Amino acid sequence: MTGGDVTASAVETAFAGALSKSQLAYDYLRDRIALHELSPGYRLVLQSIADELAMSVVPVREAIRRLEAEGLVTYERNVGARVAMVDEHGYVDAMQALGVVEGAATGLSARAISPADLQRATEVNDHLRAVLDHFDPHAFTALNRQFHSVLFESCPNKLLLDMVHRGWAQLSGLRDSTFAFVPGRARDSVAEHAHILDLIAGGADPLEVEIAARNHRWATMQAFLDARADRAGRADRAVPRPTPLRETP
Amino acid sequence: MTGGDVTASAVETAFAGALSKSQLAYDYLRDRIALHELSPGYRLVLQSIADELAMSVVPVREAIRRLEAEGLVTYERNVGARVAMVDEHGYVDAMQALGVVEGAATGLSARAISPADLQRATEVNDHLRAVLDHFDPHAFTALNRQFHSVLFESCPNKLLLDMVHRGWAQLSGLRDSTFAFVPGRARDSVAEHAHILDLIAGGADPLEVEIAARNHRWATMQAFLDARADRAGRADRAVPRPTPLRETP
DNA sequence: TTCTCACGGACCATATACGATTTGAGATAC
DNA sequence: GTATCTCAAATCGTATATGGTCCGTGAGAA
Repeated sequence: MTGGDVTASAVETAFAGALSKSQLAYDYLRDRIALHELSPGYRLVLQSIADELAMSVVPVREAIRRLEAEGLVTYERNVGARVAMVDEHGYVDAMQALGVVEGAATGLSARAISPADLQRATEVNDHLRAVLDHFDPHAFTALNRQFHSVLFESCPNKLLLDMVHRGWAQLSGLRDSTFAFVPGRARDSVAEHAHILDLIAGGADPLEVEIAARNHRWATMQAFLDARADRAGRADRAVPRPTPLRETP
Repeated sequence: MTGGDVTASAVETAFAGALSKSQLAYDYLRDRIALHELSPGYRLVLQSIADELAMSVVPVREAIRRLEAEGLVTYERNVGARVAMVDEHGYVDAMQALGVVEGAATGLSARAISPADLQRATEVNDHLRAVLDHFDPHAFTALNRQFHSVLFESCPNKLLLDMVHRGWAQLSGLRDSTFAFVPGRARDSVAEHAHILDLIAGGADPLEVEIAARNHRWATMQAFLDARADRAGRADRAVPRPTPLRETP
């Protein structure tokens, strides 16, 4: 173009235009869902969101379509979108699937994790152990995520990594995960973390690391199921197990 | 409603209205991509597609957004969409990820597969063995998919199953998979199929079934890599392995 | 009192229109 | 002959407008 004093406006355009409005809406909704500002079941009205973001409904529609494809919102024709409800069955399935992909990603990371990262993961786990006594599910969950991130982010397979991220995003929709529900699980969790770290630090077979990471997550899932079964059992209701869960009998 | 001769039109309306136009566009594009009528890299022009389907561009845009979120098309702002190109690195990653999720789905299916299904899988594999001599990569790939479908479709975890489907859809974008590229792989493949069937029929540990299924896919991936390395090696080019692939050293 | 049905509001689905951006070809200067 | 600049066509991004569907509400009849 014509050079000169247009720089400022050019920069502004570049910044404003860097993200399309539909991308903006997508980020906005995704963040608000992740931060629990929009709780599961919340009705997403296109026009309201468009007003909030000072845009038309068209970009909002596209954003919601993408969120739908990722399983973060459910959509009903001629009715609208709502934040995906993770019912208990869905939660179990999501945890199971996450165990698979996260385990694989961790296994593939194992040989690529730098000593510095390993050190950081150890510190985070120490921190987790430290907060066990004055227990706060919310903080614990956040630290827990941080810990696992270090372990799988080195996975060279971007596709697999993306699946892991989606899994976490889906589950973050739930109340502070299992730890709020089954506080006793936290202590075991920390111990299993230490075991996984030992395996990685000792240069164990990646498959062994993978299975350890997977079983760690599946154990959390199992703790949730057991806790639920207990409550149901006390209420004298027979609740059939939704899916066969453990591969190792 | 009012009975009589409106039935036909009523049915037509019900059928036409059952799928929204954006869903129609989505199915249309997805099918054409899967059938290779739209080859990778093909430029998807919104208006042309809208014209073809006798609709406006808005539903087409939404359909493409969904396909983008699934990784079947790539999108560039202000430029447009094109059918996702699976480059060799992407192919390897996709196969690796598919090995993980398909293996898991197969493992979780193992105990749920009916004898009838197992019988059918055996027949399909016999068919595969039969066509080994007058080899047709395209037919072989189709039968291969049929075989594996029987094994993982019984997976009770819908999420995992969905990941498997997406993986297959992504890879189907490629030319007739590895078998056209490495014909020698087909014979080994059939033998491995038989092994997996034996494991399932024998009531083996699901984890064992899972690892067998995973290694089966990863072996196909490895065959592709080896073939490529051979060609590159003959051309005297040093091609570094893209990712560490085998978990078992 | 309860069930049925018509009515109206809220919202979604799609079409059309206009502005913004990219891209590629042709012209011009070196 | 090559590189750069200019301009126009193609295409996308978004806004606005209109028609259709769903759902809650209230009146009327059994």
